[in-house]
Amino acid sequence: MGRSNKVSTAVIRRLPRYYRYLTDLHKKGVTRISSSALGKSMGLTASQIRQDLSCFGEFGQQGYGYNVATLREEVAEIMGIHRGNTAVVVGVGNLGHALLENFPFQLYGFQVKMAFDVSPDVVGRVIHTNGCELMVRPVEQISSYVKEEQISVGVITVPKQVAQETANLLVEAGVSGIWNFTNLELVVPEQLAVVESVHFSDSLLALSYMINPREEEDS
Amino acid sequence: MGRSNKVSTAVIRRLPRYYRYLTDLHKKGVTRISSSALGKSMGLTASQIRQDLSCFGEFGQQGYGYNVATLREEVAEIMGIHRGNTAVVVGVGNLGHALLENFPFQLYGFQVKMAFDVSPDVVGRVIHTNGCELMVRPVEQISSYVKEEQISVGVITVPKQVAQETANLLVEAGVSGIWNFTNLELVVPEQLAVVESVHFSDSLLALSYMINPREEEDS
DNA sequence: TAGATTGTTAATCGATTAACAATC
DNA sequence: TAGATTGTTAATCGATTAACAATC
Repeated sequence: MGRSNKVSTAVIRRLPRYYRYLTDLHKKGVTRISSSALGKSMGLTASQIRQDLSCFGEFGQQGYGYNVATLREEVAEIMGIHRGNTAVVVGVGNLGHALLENFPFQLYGFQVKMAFDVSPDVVGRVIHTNGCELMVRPVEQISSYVKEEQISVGVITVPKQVAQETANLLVEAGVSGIWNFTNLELVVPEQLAVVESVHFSDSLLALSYMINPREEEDS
Repeated sequence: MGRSNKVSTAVIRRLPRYYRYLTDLHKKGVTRISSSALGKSMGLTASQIRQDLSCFGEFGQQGYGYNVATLREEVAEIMGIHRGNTAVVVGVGNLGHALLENFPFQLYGFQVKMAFDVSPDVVGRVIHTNGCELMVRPVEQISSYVKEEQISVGVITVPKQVAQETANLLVEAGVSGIWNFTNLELVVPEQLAVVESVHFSDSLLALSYMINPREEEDS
C-alpha cells in the first residue's frame, strides 16, 4: 500500500538526496542495494529508508533489496522529473547569469525557455544555457510569454526590492512554482503556487552559529 | 533557565529567520513585540518562539514582551555575527563572482579576505566585494594564506570534480567551516570543521515535487 | 531450502503545543 | 491594581527506530 496520505516535508527533503546517491551508485555500476547498505552510506537507518519509500509504493523485493536503476527511476518519477517542467529566469544579473550558464536544469527535468531583465544593456543579449541559446527579453513580456508557453516555474533572481512584484506577475501569469533567490519571504496564495527559497543568508548564519564554540555551561 | 544542552537543528535553522523578521521590525521602527504577535507574522506559535528563545536565555519581560532592538542583538550574538568571522572564496567562476560582488557577507558578520582560482585568466583580476577591492590569487596560495590569516570559513564555488580536494586543503589549513555550493556531499572530519551546503539541485527537485499534483488516491 | 531483506505495525524518541504560576 | 505576557513544566503530536511476519 502507501501513497498519498500527506507526505511530510522531512521525507520530501530527503528525496533529492536519495536520488543523488542512487545516481552515484548507478554510475558506479552497482545494480542492487539493500536499505541497510544505502542507509549506511547515507547516514540513515535502514528503517527510515524503507519507511520513506513506503510513502510512495513498494519498490523492493524481499531477500534481494532494491534494483538501483529501477529505484532511481521511481524516485525521479515521484519528484516529477519526467513531467516536462519548464522555467523562466527573471533577472539576468550575476546570479541569474550564473544559473543560466552553469546550472544543469535539464538534469532535473526543467527546460529553461526564456530569461527576462529590465536593463536595456541586458535585454537582447544572447545567453548560452543547457546547450541552447536564448535572447534576453524585457520584463514587460513576462506575462504574455508565461501564459502562452504555460511555464511551470519562475526563477526569481532580481533585486529584492522588486522580488514581490515579480512573484505577483509570475503567479498571475500562471506559474505553479517560484524558485526564489532573494533574501525575502515572498507571499503567494498557496492554492495558486508554491514558493521554494534558496536563502543564502540563512545558510551562512546557520554555519556561523555552528562554527561558534558555544561554551559548555554546566550549572 | 536554559542555554547549552544541545540546541536542535530545527531551532538553529529558525534563528536566521527570527533575525530577518526582527531586523524588518526594527527598520519599521517597531520597538516591542510579544511572542504571539511575532508568531502570528512568522506563522509560528507563540509557544514555539518562547521555547526556542529559552534555549539561549531569558530575553523577555512579563507583561511587556520583547524589546525588538535588544532581542535582535541577542540573536545576532547567538549566531556569532560579532565574532569577526572571515572567509575566503575558492573558485571565481560565475557563481563565485556573483557571491563576491553581490552577497552582503558583512551584514552577516563575515569579512571576505581573499578569492582564489586556478585559471591564469582569472588570477590577478580585481574583484569588488563589500566595498573593498581584492585581487584573485592562485589556488597554490590557499593553504599559506588561510593559515596566516586564520580564516574561519572557506566558500567552495569550484567545479564539483575538485570540490573534495579543495575542502581537504581548506580544512588542513584550519578553517572551522565550509560553505559548499557544489552538488556534492563533502566529507570532512567533524571535529575539525562543519560543512554547510547550499544544494541548488535539492531545492529545485523539492520544488518539482511540490508543484506536481499528486493525485488523491482514496482506496 | 536457508538466508536475506522487504513492508508494515508497534515502540520510542524528540519536537511542538498547551497550560499556568510568576511577575512586570 | 488589573491585564498582559513571560519562562517553564506537562501534554500532545509527529517522526524515527525497532521488531517481525511475509516472502523472494
